[in-house]
Amino acid sequence: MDRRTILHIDMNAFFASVEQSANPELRGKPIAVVGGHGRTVITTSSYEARGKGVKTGMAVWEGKRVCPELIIVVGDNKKYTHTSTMINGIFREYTPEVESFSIDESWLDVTHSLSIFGSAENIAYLIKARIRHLFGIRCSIGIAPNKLLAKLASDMQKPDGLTIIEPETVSTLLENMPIEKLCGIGRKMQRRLNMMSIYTCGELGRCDDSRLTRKFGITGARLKRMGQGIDNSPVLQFADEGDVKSVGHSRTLERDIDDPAEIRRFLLQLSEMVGSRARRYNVSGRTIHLYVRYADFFSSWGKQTTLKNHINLSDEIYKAAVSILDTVELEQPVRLLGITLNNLKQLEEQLPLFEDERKKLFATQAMDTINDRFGKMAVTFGSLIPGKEKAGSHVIPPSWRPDGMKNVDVQ
DNA sequence: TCTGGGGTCCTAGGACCC
DNA sequence: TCTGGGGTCCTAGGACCC
Repeated sequence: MDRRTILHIDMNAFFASVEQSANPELRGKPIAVVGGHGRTVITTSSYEARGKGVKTGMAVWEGKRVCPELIIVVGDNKKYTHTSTMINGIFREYTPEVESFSIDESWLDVTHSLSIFGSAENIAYLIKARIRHLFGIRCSIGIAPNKLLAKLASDMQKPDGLTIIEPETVSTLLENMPIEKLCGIGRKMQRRLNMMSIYTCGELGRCDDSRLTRKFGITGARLKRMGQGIDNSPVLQFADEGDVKSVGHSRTLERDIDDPAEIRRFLLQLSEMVGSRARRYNVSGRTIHLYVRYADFFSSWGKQTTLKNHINLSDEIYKAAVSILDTVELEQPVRLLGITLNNLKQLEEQLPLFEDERKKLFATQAMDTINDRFGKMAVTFGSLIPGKEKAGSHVIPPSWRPDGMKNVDVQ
């Protein structure tokens, strides 16, 4: 493979930065963005807050304890997706080869742009300046020969960093780099490798092939390459990405419930969220997965069922979810419920054969259209009305993309 | 008023068919 | 009738990422 030049761009404290940019009152202050109502945690915090010990994942009260002057802001996904879309538009002025890893991280393959813009470093400075100027957002950029190393590099200096890993310096840099710095090696993998006396990328890269494959199977070979800083995966533009593989929603309830009627009402709501999104993607699925977390938080189970036919209508999803629920005896009140549709197939437009099915389809489409225009759950099944719970996600799924059909649930 | 929500990929074991 | 192997589909669960 030819030598490539890849940028990884990581927006610093993205949600918090967008909020501070939109509201001057918040600038320079410790703020935390939360997902909204109910039992929630801090999604992002500003660097002012991080300095005081506020961390992502903390409960709100916990954040307030370590930083009493912390300002809580309820997130507004529309602002974030809009900003991200514009920023990714800027990226594409420097190369068409842009891959969004998440709403605030992208890779750019600038190999073929270097002759136009001079150098990758130059591109990085231009992007930094424009994003800072237009949106008041700082970013950390890593430049390296591949995605793995570019991501590692962008992580090395935060906030507002620019780190370059030259191909010649890779082995020196990795020699003493802790393995857990690599994207893909999490807590469990770190512990397992540590047990084998592997602590640094250097050690991982030199480790015996057979020893790694014996322990990790196919992953073993990949781990070794990661330790050596090798990664041939291409920067995938949106159009080259594969189809979605699952559509799911889950929700922590505002309080634990054990009333079967209430649980079912919530399942219907989740079914509608999953179904409407599946229909918007124009996919349907054969496998329905139900997930339940109990009140104690630690115990949970998931169960799935595979049907003969592909479905995407809310009430059919609901029926399948309930049929799963009916096979189990709940052991505790329920804290969280989730439904995921799997085993998807892309649909081509096709009208059902029978009159009553056609009517149902048209009714569903009318409902989806109204909901798209006036906000989720404006129109929904009758049995949802008594429920106090509001639907609609306040969190941006990682499958969100600045363009294309994966742009979901932003209201 | 402790601890969110959306995904992908991989493995292991059982059922079933050829 | 007995024995074995390979492939596919399904379920359950875990690790990892943002």
